[in-house]
Amino acid sequence: MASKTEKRREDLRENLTNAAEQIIVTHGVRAIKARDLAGMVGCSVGAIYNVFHDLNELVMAVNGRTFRRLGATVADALDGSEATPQEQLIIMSGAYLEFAHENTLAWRALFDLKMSTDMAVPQWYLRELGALFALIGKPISAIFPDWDQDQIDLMTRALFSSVHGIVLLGLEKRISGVPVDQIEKMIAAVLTNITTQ
Amino acid sequence: MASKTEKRREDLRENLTNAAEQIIVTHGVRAIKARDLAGMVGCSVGAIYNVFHDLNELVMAVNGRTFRRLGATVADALDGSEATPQEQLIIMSGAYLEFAHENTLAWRALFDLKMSTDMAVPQWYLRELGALFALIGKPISAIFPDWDQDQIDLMTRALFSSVHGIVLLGLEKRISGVPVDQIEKMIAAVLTNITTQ
DNA sequence: TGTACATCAGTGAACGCGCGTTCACTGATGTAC
DNA sequence: TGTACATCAGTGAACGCGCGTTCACTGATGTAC
Repeated sequence: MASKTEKRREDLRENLTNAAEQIIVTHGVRAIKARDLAGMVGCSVGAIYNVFHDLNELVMAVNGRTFRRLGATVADALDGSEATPQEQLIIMSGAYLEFAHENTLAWRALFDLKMSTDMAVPQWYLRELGALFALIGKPISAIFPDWDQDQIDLMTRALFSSVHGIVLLGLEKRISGVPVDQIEKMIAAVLTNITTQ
Repeated sequence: MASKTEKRREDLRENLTNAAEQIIVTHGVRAIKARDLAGMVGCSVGAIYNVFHDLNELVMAVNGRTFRRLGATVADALDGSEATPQEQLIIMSGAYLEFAHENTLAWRALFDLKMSTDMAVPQWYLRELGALFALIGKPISAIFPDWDQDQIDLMTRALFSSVHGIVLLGLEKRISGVPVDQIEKMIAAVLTNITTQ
């Protein structure tokens, strides 16, 4: 029957997810509090548990959005461009860096320990990650046409991890604090050197 | 005057640091609890605060040890070997990977968010990191003799971050769960390609 | 060396706080007739 | 359409727990004479 009640539920879910996203974006995942959320959307604390099993599920809803935005950003960066495979990798990495830079806290939430320590990563998480890897894998197999799938997979992970590592430590102001354009240079240098046979 | 009292204090510091290290190694930083520590070393909870300002300071003491062990491991790996600069980088990375693999939780504690979010990273931390970078910088300047210091510094950070990223995601079982020898291959592939002009 | 006093390490119960989650209750929405 | 009843969303005070840190107290160690 959906209607009214059902709609209210969905609106609440939506509002809570928006509120949670806003908190994550501005203050990080750790700043998510039931009472704040309730205050923000104008519902009671208990109501949250009517539409989400617990706060972690709510955080995961936000992470899902973030992941989709990230995937879209990286995919869009390539769109329509006639770049060489090498250039494609650099473009995607640039998009990744930019996304991480513009959405640092939301991006960090994706890799937050609580999620990755407590329990199994949900299916859609891995699927989303797989989609990202597939995007990277294409130019790689163009660059190394005689490699088999295993080699390509390995290199895909390696490149993703490398870029991720550079972005991660680069954006960690307290430890290194490298300006973004320098991070970009590092990535380009690493990728160019790796992919130039 | 030092003597007796002073010695007791130092013993307690030592014992507490050992206990904390043991907890971190087996259960991770987040598992550090004042009551557990007191139980382990056979002192009262309050006594901890007599020799450490707070638990964070104690964790930092353990992190200091870990950092020194890590530095020594990486330095030792090179010791006496007549490897080419390229090989040296791969050897150091291998040592880094092995250390991270054998001491995953202690190694993770080094990069734990609480430390890096709450406040400034202490001086010795940066000094220790600088020493590690210096170790990496040497073979790099041998490989790229015509580069200036800035370029070398940049590449040093880039390589360290890359390797760190590969190790990080590789060891994150819940996300990727790559066998260690595969991680090693990734690192070697990346480094070889980067450093082969 | 012995005694009196002062210091400060050591104690652990209690404070205080944060916060996720529950639960008995209420009132609006939906259903049956 | 109107009435009676059932359901379940919504409420928010209270529960419960974990845990870092404190603090009034005690007793051992060190000092002065």
